[in-house]
Amino acid sequence: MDQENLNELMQSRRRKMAQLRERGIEPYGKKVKASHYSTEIIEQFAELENSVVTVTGRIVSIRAHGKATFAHLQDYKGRIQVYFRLDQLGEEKYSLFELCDLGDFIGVRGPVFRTRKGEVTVAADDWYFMAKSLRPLPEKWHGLKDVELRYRQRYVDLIVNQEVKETFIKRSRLIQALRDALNERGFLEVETPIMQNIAGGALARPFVTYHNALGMKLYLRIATELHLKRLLVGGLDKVYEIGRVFRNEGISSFHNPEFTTVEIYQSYADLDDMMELTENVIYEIAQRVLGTSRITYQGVEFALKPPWTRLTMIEAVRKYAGVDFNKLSDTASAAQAAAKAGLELEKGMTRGEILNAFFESFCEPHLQEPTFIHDYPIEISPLAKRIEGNPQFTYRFEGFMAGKEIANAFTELNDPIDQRERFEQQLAKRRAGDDEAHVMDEDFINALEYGMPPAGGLGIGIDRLVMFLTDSPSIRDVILFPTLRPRAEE
RNA sequence: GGGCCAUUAGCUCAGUCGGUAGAGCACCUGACUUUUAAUCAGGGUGUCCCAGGUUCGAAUCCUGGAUGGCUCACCA
Repeated sequence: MDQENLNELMQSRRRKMAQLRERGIEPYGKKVKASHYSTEIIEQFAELENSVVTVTGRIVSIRAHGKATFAHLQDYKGRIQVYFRLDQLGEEKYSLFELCDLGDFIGVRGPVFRTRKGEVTVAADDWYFMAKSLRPLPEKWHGLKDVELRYRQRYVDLIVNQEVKETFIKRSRLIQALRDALNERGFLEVETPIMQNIAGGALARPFVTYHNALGMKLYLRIATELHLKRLLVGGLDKVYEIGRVFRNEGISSFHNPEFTTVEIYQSYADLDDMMELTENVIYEIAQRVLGTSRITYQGVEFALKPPWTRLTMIEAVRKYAGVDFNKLSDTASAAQAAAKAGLELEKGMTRGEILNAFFESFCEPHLQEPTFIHDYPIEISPLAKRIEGNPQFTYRFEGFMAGKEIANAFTELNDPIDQRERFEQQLAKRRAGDDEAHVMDEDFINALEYGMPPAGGLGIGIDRLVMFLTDSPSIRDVILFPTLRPRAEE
């Protein structure tokens, strides 16, 4: 950008930067180490009064009164007032502060006192310039509201909107608590490939990329599932991965093309173990990070305390849609019930798929309290084990809260013959035009043929969980840099 | 992808009937040694999202486009 094109506010800051240099101050100078965070000084005022401290931070307000000036510094933890006096600092150092703008980083050293109005303040004996800000910050009362700017320039959002910073700190702590909870239970954190030859483990379209040296297409993973189960074959009995997955789908307030999941696999475990793990871990991390397990999400209150409600999909559909699939034994009668309920069906849907359509349309919005829906139709669960004596259904559950899915778990299918057939069925769907159906993963079958112990597997959508635990209405409020179209440049 | 809405100063926003753009904060100049939305006096800093069109004249009306939000579809 040309100097001529800078607006007046930016020109003024550059002028001041030049004046700092003229007076021997490097505008991007050395670090200053703080002795305390802002909040520590305020909280420990009784002990710290009159003792000398050093605070560092960004200048977020200035009130100049001629020969005395007040300002607030914002650091990682909060804000604290600092006080400059001409008679204390001397002409040179006092007048130098006139070259500071809102947004600059400085350090202030001096004794702690309380002003007439009662605010804990650091009186500068000396102060240091650390970094110049060349762009004006958003306005102090209203902050930055433009959501597009907030997402595109999250750094500004974080500077001026304290609650945004707190949400992302909470997100980090929730993930840390999750990691702790799993490690304490003896799970091993692992990392599996993000770039894969075959993107499997979920029903979704992948992103495609290209490896130049190998001259081949690679897919960004849509799930971590199939690699983690290979590790169960290898004898790593309890593994999990917290990681980014990528799905080439639409964007909404509950969907971002890249999002974070935790997938957890446990040998010698089943669906019931996974339910207990889900409700216990989520309850635990909420307690640890939020100090409560009572959640209010967008005005709806619910409790995370286990045990959560358990309903089979058929029970849920009977309860909320008033349709009893136990009495609809074939596809024709199921389709008839759908027509009667005004449910639009795609061509060729089977009884299980129609059941799921009923569930999604009539039940999901009712599942505000944490609820496990279990016993899913086999057609939509190609990686889950069949229920003994009821082979059209699988040992699978999904966990819901606030009407949204946050967890998906199975007793894992470990029969390689059955798994191959399931993949074949998926391939048939793919040939029929379903580009979200699974592809065949021969190596995964190969692994199962070596033998995989009975196991339970669980996936949790971290972003959604964080949304619920931080009362965030949009997934973009819990992803630092959500996917956006690039701004058109002229 | 469809529908609806939004886009005006660095930020938050007004802008009437189509007559050529305003406020607060921020910023600049001056005063002020415990202020805190500091105060007081003065100063408007602009590609009205972009490109066409209608018109004597467009921030305003029309068409197309861009970006974002909500929503439906799809997904987690």
